[in-house]
Amino acid sequence: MARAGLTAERLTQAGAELADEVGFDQVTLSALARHFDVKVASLYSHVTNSHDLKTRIALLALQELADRAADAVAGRAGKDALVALGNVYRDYAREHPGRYAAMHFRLDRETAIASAGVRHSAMTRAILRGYDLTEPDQTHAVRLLGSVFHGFATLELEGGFSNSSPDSQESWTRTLDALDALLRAWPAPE
Amino acid sequence: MARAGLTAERLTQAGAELADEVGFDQVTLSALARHFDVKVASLYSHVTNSHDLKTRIALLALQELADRAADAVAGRAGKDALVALGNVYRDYAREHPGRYAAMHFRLDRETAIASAGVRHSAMTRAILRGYDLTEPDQTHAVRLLGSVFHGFATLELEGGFSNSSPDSQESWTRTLDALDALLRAWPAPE
DNA sequence: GAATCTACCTAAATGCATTAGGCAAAACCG
DNA sequence: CGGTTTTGCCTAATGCATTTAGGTAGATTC
Repeated sequence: MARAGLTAERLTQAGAELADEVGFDQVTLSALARHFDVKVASLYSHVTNSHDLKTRIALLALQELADRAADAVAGRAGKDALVALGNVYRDYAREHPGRYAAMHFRLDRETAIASAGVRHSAMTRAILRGYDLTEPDQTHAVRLLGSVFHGFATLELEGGFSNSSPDSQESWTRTLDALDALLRAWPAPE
Repeated sequence: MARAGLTAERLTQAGAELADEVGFDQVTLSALARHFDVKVASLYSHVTNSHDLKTRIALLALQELADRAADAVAGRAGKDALVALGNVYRDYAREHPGRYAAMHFRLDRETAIASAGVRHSAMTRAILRGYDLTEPDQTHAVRLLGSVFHGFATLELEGGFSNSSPDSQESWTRTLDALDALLRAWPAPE
């Protein structure tokens, strides 16, 4: 019989697309086998198990998003960089909800350290160079920005903002304005 | 044979506890049946299916957290209220990670509208009375606060803040300081 | 062209979700 | 209290996802 030409990479890619279509939780080896018109057991030659597949999708998403973020912040500074980075996160979540969810798949410690995840915090820290923050405050600000970006993207995807009147795009713009103002006037501890 | 005395409420309660122990995703009818030393099929007399059970756990969590939040903001205003509300969210996520995750289980429209979820945004809006925001800006601020609270709680649970040096408690305190400062000097649109 | 490798296969065990149909404990009711 | 109804829990069976063991044929190598 003809071979399907599977590789871990093709499975990961197809898994990522499937995640965007039906949700990360619904990504199953069975569904993937159907997609490639192959028996499920055959997939085990390429990935060790379902957890491994999900890990690979998570790593793919982390890297894709880190690449986009790096592109976005290159040559920008201050609010310009802040807005660019924020938009990259939000847009990625909306274009690729499955991959975005995959990024928050629990990775074991060493995998996480070797992942593109570390580039994300580095880039957030980088845009803070355009603001005047002391070292420890930079860390707090990195965490705050991460919280806002992730929180907004998640709640927006969940439809939490879809009912009430001002559309979420406007809230997003104003949120970025607010964050810029906040970083320019970062308060001292009380 | 003796009866186990199951009810939808007991199943929901036990499901919530199980969620906190092993994660919301791992809450299964099978596990619950084992817990009550009963056959799985028996549970279908009390909940219509697995989705129904998860919905009930989500509603329980939404209500518990709304009750706590209402307690916390009662008799407080301004930053005092902001800090109290933020802490309720964060503490609930840390004490009850499974229930916290359950709250973000996708509810169908009518269920969501009838849920305690609406009380949450109402309370967030309430604490903004201590700040001087115009009507549309209140909505933006509600969404920003929701994003920060949810984002911070989620990232902290995921362990995103656990590696680097300043502990997350300090970042949380500074985040609340920053939000208070931001709300007191909310920027006009650009 | 023979030998090796490996991509994909069949078969089978396990676990969760769900439905259909049965029995006996509880609850109701005269 | 005795009979009837209700219903809580059961057994049995099906479907689907995961995973492992072991086989076969197509691709690769010499």
